[in-house]
Formats: sequence, structure tokens, C-alpha cells
Amino acid sequence: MPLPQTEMPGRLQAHFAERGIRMTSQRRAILRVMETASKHLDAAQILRKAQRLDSSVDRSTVYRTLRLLKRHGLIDELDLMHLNGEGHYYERRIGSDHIHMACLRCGKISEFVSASFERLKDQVEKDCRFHILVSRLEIGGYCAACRASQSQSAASPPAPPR
Amino acid sequence: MPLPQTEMPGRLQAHFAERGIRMTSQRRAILRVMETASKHLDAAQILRKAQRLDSSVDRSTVYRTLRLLKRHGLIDELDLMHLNGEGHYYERRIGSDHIHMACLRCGKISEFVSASFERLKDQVEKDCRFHILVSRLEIGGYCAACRASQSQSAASPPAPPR
DNA sequence: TTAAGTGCAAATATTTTGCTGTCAC
DNA sequence: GTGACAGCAAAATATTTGCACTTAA
Repeated sequence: MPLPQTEMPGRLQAHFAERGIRMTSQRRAILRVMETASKHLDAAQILRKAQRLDSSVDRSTVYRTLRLLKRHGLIDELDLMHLNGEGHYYERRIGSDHIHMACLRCGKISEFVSASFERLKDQVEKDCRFHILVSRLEIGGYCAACRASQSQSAASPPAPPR
Repeated sequence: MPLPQTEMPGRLQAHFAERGIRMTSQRRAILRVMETASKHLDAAQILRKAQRLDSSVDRSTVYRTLRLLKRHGLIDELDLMHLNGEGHYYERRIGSDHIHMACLRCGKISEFVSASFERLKDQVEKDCRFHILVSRLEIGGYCAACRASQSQSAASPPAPPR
């Protein structure tokens, strides 16, 4: 009886095993961090969290493992509009792609799943005869809350747009 | 008699004048580079080209000017799937957004304008009540040519997908 | 005149690499 | 046993900043 496709704990580790990729204590820690992360961690955060599980985890191992996960299409790399610095954020790839929206005023990141997005990608594949492996749609602007407060008051100091 | 809206040389400089932004010889050089660029320059390339027009242009001025242009929505910042290194690419914002597709095998960048993309953004604005200022859709995968050659021969050594 | 802009050098931030030793299989 | 993986330190890459001087408006 097949297990459900999404959110299964240990899915990343299972992937490694299936593909014959060697498992180490350090990788186990990093994979667990990625599996249990609620959202959008950058390399430094992943390092810190992984070190709590295995204090020997080194920064370079984090980068090497992230590269491995990326190459295998198991995680996605995001910019989130570079709201803080020039680094990248990572998230597990689960199910269908979603759009990331970053509020340039309050910094909130929201996500949006849209059938139109899937259709758009299908159109690209067909019209451009391009085989899509990764796709990233990131949007910057003002979220509903900030639009409201912005139009009413110039009182609360907005975070400067980058 | 009004000049055409697109591709008008000096358009960026005109923008600066309209908005009362101070013009300097260095900025003039950088703006000219952005205006005449065929495509997708990174900061180092912009620096080199600008220095040919005004040898005094410094790297920091390039970064400062790019930030200014970004803030004013006159250029877009791209990753192009980080095919070479972690830097960014810049292009003038002209007319409607386009999708960037990066071939992970041959490195070719292609572009695609799609009405569906515009509709998708409209949907996001409405459904999420989010006011979009910038959007970036980048796709990585295999272009038509590489799909063809890849399925037939393992002869030509593919550029490794990072 | 003077606020804004600049070059220069140094700092910061992020990611990668070389090397040598270790460990999973 | 051995090839893949690890830590460590140092390098490479990309971008930003502090400061004193210059310049556009």
C-alpha cells in the first residue's frame, strides 16, 4: 500500500536511499531540518538548526548538501526579492509550484497556488519546446494590509523598499 | 510632436531629469550602457562598459546607480538561474514583462512574452489583494536544441547542470 | 552654497575550494 | 578496502560602507 506523496516525514532521506546516495550523520541532520522547516530558511539558519542536531555539521557541508538537494530537484532556491541581504532561501519541493509574494513594506512573504501558473508553464513547454525542470515566480509589491495602512496614514514608518 | 515610447535613446536620462535626480558624467555613462545593452549584463560587465565611456567610473558608483535604477523601477534584476556564479544580471524595463528561460545544458537564455503571464499577475493582484511592483518568472530546463541532441547522442559533453 | 554624488580602500556577506583525515557501504 | 564525504581554514566572489574630496544645480 503506497504511502501518501506529500508531507511524509523522512521523504528526503528516503529519496537519498532510493538513489543510492550515501547517508551520513551530518546529512541526516540537514535533511531533517529541511523536512521539518516551516518555511524559507537561509544557509546560515540551516547551519544553526542542523548543528543543534549534530554539532559537528560544518558550513561547507551545508552548502554541499544544499547543492546536492538542488541538483536532485528536492529543494527550491529562492531570493524572496532580497528583502534582507543577497543570500538565498531554501524550501522543500512539495507538490505543485507556488508563487512567492514579498511585501516590500512589511517584509511578509505569502504564497499562492494557481492553476493559471500551471497552465502558463504548460504553454511555455509547448510554445517554446522547452523542458521545464525548475521555475520560480517571485513578486514584490505591497500586501493587502500595507496597502490599507499606507493609503490612510503616513504615520507608521514604512520599512524602506530595499 | 511626441517621440515614440519605446527604445527611445536617452529615455533613462529623461526619467532622471523628470524626477529631479542629479545627473553626473558617471551616471550618464552607466545609463547609456543600460540603454544600449542588447541584453543581461552583470555588474562587472556594466562597470567595464561604463569605464570605456568615462574611465573614472568606479565599481561602487555602478552598484549605487543600479540600486537607484531598481528603486525607480527602471531596471529589473535577474538571476538567470545562476548559470555562472551567484551574481545578478540587469536589464532595462521596457514594456511588458517577459519570462526568462535558461537552458541548464547549453546556457542559452531565451525570453517569452505571454498574455497568460499578464493574466496570472492580474489574478494575483485581485485574489491576493496584492499590489505588484516587480515580478520575476525564471525557468530552468532544457531548450529545444538540447532536448533534441540529448535524446540522440551522449556524444557531445553537456555542460553539467551546475 | 551645499546637499548629493564620487573614488578609494577597506569591510561585509555569501559561497566555494584544497587538503587531509574519516566513515559508510 | 575504498571512494565518497567530512571539517577546517583559506580563497573566491559579490556587494556595501566610511570617509574625505568634488560637483551639479
